[in-house]
Amino acid sequence: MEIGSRRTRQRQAILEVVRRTTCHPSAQWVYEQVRQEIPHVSLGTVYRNLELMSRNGIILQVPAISGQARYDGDVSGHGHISCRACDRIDDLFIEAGYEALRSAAEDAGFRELTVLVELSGRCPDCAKNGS
Amino acid sequence: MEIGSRRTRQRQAILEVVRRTTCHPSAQWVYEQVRQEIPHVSLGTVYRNLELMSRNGIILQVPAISGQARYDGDVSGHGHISCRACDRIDDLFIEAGYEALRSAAEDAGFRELTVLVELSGRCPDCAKNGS
DNA sequence: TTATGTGCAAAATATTTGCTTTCCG
DNA sequence: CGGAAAGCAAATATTTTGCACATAA
Repeated sequence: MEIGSRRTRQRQAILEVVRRTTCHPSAQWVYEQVRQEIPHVSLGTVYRNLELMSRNGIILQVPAISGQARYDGDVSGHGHISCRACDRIDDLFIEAGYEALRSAAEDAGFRELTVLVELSGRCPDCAKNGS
Repeated sequence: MEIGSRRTRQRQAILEVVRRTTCHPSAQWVYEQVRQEIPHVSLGTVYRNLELMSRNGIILQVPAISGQARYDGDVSGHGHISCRACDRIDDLFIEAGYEALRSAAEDAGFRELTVLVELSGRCPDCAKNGS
């Protein structure tokens, strides 16, 4: 799939950073990673490319509670679970739940469905110590 | 459940605004609504109270892709289904789906979970005529 | 009375945008 | 060469915070 009309070093590096991690990075985090390889890269370039890639379906912009946009290099349908205490975001694979939702909506006459599932709570670590 | 140690007019108005709507309002939107009743209310007060209420479980802070924090006055698990063609938004009550998701996450060690489900597709009307 | 909460404004964050320069095709 | 993309900085959100004053309990 095409990102834009040109292949630049910056664009390539940004995509690789997003794909290489399993966390759901913010633009700032991606910027810091890319800067290790291309020190003079600008934050604006990172923002512009993340926005472009998510509009083109190369990556996902995922819902988050942190007040920052978060991205995901895995574009296969899945959900997320986030921790209110430490901001960690994990992928969630519960096909049974997705299917129950999807088929109920199809029974109601809806078509071409995309399912977005966002759980939030306290992750195992934060549930233990009452931080 | 208690919000804070005092019941003020502002706090009450903010909570009512969030509970009265079915959309997931941003702080700015809540501020504009509250200002119709209390013109001199400050944005800082709205932010402080929304933050307090969501930490206390009175309302939910829901994950969003907009880069703004979004809230929800309905703390029972629920979802929405929206139509990409006509922008209609319906409530979605599929307890079986929510429970499958919730119990899977609890098995993984997460606690105090809230479940947010957003489906989008083409509603029955728009699926019929290819608008 | 007094500690909590509010208003106001400034500071801190996060994101977007305008404009010039760079460089891919 | 020509236009798309990068760099840089200024402009815009968005959210948080400090402090003086107000007020519920």
